[in-house]
Amino acid sequence: MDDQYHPEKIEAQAQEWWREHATFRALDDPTREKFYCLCMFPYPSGKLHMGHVRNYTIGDVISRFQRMRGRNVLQPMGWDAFGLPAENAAMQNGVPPARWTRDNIAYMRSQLQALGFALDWDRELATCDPDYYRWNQWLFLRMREKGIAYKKTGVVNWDPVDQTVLANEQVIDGRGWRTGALVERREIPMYYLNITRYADQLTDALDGLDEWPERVRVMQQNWIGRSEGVAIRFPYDGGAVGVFTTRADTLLGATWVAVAPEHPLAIRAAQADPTVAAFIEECGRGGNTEAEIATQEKRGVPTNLTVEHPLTGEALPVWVANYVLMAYGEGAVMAVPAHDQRDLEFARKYDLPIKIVVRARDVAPVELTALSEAFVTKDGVLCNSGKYDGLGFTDAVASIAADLAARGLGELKVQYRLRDWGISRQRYWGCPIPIIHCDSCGEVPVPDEQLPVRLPENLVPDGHGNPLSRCADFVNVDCPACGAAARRETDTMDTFVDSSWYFLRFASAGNDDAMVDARVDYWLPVDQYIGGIEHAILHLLYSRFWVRVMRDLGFLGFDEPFRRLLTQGMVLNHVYSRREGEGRVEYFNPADVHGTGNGATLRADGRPVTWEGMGTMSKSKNNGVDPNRMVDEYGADTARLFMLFTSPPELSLEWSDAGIDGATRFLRRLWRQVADHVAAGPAPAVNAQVLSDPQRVLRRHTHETIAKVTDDVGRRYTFNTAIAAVMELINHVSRFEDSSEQGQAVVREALESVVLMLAPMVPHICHAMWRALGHAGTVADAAWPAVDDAALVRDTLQLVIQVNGKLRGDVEVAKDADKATIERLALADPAVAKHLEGKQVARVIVVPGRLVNIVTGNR
RNA sequence: GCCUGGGUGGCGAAAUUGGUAGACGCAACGGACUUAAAAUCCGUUGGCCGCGAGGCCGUGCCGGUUCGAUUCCGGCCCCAGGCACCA
Repeated sequence: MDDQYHPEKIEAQAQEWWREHATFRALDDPTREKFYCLCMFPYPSGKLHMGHVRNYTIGDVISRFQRMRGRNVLQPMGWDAFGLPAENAAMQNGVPPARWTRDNIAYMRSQLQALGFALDWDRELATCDPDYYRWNQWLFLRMREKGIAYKKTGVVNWDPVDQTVLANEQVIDGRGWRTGALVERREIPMYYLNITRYADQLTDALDGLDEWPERVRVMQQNWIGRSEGVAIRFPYDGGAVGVFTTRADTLLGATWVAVAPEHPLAIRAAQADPTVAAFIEECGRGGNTEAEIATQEKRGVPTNLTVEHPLTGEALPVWVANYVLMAYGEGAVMAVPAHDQRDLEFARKYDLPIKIVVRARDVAPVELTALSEAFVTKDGVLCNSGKYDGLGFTDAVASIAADLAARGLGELKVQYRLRDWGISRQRYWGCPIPIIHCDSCGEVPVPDEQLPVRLPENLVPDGHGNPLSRCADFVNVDCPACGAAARRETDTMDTFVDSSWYFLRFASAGNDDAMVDARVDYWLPVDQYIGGIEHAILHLLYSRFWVRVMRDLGFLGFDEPFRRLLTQGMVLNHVYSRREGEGRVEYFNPADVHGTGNGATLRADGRPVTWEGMGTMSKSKNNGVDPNRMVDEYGADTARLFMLFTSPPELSLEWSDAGIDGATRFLRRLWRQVADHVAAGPAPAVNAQVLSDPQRVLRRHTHETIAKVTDDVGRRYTFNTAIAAVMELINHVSRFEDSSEQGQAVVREALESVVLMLAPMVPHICHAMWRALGHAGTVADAAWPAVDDAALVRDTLQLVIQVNGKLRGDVEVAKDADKATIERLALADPAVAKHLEGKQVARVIVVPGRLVNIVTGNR
């Protein structure tokens, strides 16, 4: 064993050993207990960044730990390879997205391999491979047969200059990112997946996901947004406006009805009234996201239309309002200004009537003039509501709903915030939707035997529309039904489709005859899924939905894809940009910027850049930090150790490499200790019966550390505290001087335990040290160390003494001392006695094993 | 705007079930070794007061519950993630 630590040498050797022995190839062996550990696969954006290193290091620690615990571990890797950045890169460099993507995959694969992750590369997949996406197409057709996939219109961002559909990310302040043109909302036909059919299941099953973070379950629950209320229809000549409300008790306080700009009544009103038409057109410009709609100024215009109040028959005016979403419910709301803050503000702004119909119990109704805030509580009683006066919320809703039902104008209803999943994208670099449009047969599915519909890989997008629609070889096709000339669908699928089931395919790798096979029954569900918190809702919800659909189609025998979930915190870095005219933004990597924060300048031209604060490392914000420099300078083990040690996995992390020296210093120190110990010759086995006190103390530290690290790595996933505990143990070992046989024996036990405990985190150095300590094979195959409970025994405990909650002393007591003894010892402590002078002891609180608190006072 | 997290020394953090705030590191400072540097080793290190013993203050801000609050409750501020076409 070298007495110096040379990471580049031992890392190459360890990786070579694992490759030669195919150590991490997962065998489908149903006789063994399996563990499927999966990290969210990366988008091949070019280079790894620190967020990837963090994610895959965490997954690797868990995989290697479970392996040492005896599980048959599968840890695969793949590429989320379709998507927008490849098209942007193509426009910039004139390279087809396919080539750019595959080059990136090759480079990033080599980066992952250099980090020594225990991956089964035999099962690698990329979603842009026809062997993969053919099954997207195949399942889409099965969903279409069941009505789960269907067609309706949806709204997109339209850039009128480039004549193209923009992603939300490409709309900056309501303008196209390349053209600066004001973006328009456009309605076009799209395919949808009927996820709302599963809304109740998806929300109910969250309770069973008890190994998911609470916050993710809450977020999903709020996203699905189940609410119980009443569907109410406000009739007008020739129809009725449907609204949904959770506050049917306030129905008698409704003073107008507001509809979304896209609502049929709004369009009807616009035909007669140019003011309404102008307002609708204005609402149709600019950004389309919920955030933009929710933060814009609430505005509206009156129409000359009225609807009838369903109970009183009173005529209520219809307004068109920019805050009503066509996508939620039926695109209309009843306005009750006295009991809804937003409606109240709208009423004040446009001088609309306000009617109080709920008052606090035992209090007279508030005067209108005194109504500064809407009275929104459900804990009141009705007033000004005729026969309903005096009823509480629950009775009022039941009674009003019954009366509405009797008139055919409403009924109790469960409403979800969740909307169906639109999967059509008017983009080239994605999975083609397998549909053919025929003038005589209409919409015809591509026959299964013609799958996959291959995406041509040689096109280069130019920002004007979808290049697929200009590709005659792709578009022109014979109708499978009648044989006449027909056109292929040129929309591709949302990339979330690709990522909704890739975890199944790893378990069916290489099967060209079926999407999934029996191996899925063995490996799935995923035992541990690890990925960024940014996927808490969409990706995880879509995957849960997809698995349920495949289950109902008879292809899977389980409900939930991911048993245990770890949501890693984001790795953040500064974001610097320049606005280049309206809408256009360029981002600069912090490495190319001089200074930090406000006042930073671009190195290249010395001109100022705008600091946008901290943001997630990403391609789109150009603020990633490439791990290569760190790996080249310090080695993979140091990079991994630093990443794990610097913070617990769920916390977000503002990137800084301060502290990397501590990680590498620790590994050097550990290496030297092992080398010194090995050089001193063989040590005998520990004989617990003959140990001296210091030997017994070191051995107790060793086993306390094993217990702590096993819990931290196996249950808590707090790798930072596990590493700290190992560092403490190493500090004890280095202070321990005892060259006797048993002295060397307890040191050897400590060092071997440390090597085993660190093996999942810094696998290369541990592989080398394990072999130097005289073991054959690789430490990756060794068993995780066991705690010897006998070594943990202590005879005495240290208790802290407080007086009135302030620390005043401590006392050592026998581990089984009773309360009276502890109390007597505590009161006898001189430092404590000083603080009790002239005071009376009112209470003494003894917390076993922890502290004594003496409370003084009168009596 | 809405949903979800987070805020503790100069910095990353720890305190696992309401029980010693700052473990373990980084940085800094002092010392040893060295011709020197690097590397390594030893020590100090939340703030204020004190020669010292020791005392007081301190976990974003304001308030509350408790013998005891970083931890629980109410209100607020800031940062981050998500808001359905970035992935």
